[in-house]
Amino acid sequence: MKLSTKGRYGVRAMFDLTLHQGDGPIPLRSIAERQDISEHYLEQLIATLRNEGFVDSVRGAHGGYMLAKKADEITIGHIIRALEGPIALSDCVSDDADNCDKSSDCVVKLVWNKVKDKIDHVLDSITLEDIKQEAINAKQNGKQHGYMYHI
Amino acid sequence: MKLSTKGRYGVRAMFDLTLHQGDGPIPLRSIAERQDISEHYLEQLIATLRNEGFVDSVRGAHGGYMLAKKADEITIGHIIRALEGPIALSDCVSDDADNCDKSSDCVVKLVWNKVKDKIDHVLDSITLEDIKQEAINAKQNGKQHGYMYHI
DNA sequence: ACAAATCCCGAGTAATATGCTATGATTAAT
DNA sequence: ATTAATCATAGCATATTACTCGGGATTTGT
Repeated sequence: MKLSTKGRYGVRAMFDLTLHQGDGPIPLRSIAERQDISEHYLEQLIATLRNEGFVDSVRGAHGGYMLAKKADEITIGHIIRALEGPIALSDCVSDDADNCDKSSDCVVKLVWNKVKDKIDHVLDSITLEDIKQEAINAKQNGKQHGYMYHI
Repeated sequence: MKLSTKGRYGVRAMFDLTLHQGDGPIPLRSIAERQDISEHYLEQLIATLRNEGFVDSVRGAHGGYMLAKKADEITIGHIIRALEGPIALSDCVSDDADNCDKSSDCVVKLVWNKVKDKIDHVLDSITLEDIKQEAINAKQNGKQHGYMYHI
């Protein structure tokens, strides 16, 4: 059970934007360079995040992206679900209609649902602001060596 | 973030074995038929579970598989990790040596680690016995129609 | 002894998903 | 007009998934 690069790059890019909040639109290229991610690929990911309303974009020269909400209103659950789809460990738990013909009263569907809810809760308990604070703390403790932007 | 069939089939097969505890060795074929899983494929999965010490096998005619521990000692976390590998959302959290050259003090590695620990905790809080009890409850409430074996 | 049932093992393979790359259009600042 | 940027879509190499196939080893019943 691993996250694909979509979710991981997405969180990194969003965290990067968090650290540059208030600096106006941040060009994708600069994010891609700092995070060492293919620019074109990141473009596709951030397009999804834009469609989901987590980032705003400004076109044209001096354009770029910025958080569409406050950093404490965006969780890594939001980002991951947007990019990787719902946390449906089993198909029978996914949002769209049941595709398992036996699911009507399947007992263990309840189990997957419970797990899904709990994982969602874990992921939604961590906001971009939390991560930023953690970065600041690490910095104060002299624990970081310039790599704090990376995940 | 979805479980592959390995984890899902594995949990189903182990739950099937749980419901047949005490009936002696259960032939793989019967599990595969009840759960509608390819027999050869399931064979590979259960081999892993055997190597990890979660099931015992009896060879020869009238042979089969059975739980190697009590149902309340086996969690879905055990099963899923055995079949899918560690819950390492990001590579930099996996058990083997760091493969990220920047990871020494990477702040957000802490975040992935926290998430990993919490998901492990969720998965390890559900035992096969728990699922069995849930099935029994559902049955008493008249809520199941013979599909309780399926996940 | 023999046949049937069953687990054990390793290789091969089709389908799907991942992680990009490539190309071009559109928009805006200078 | 030129340049910097986002927007959109298609293509593609690689890896992973989810199996299939073919056999071999072991035990039980007759």
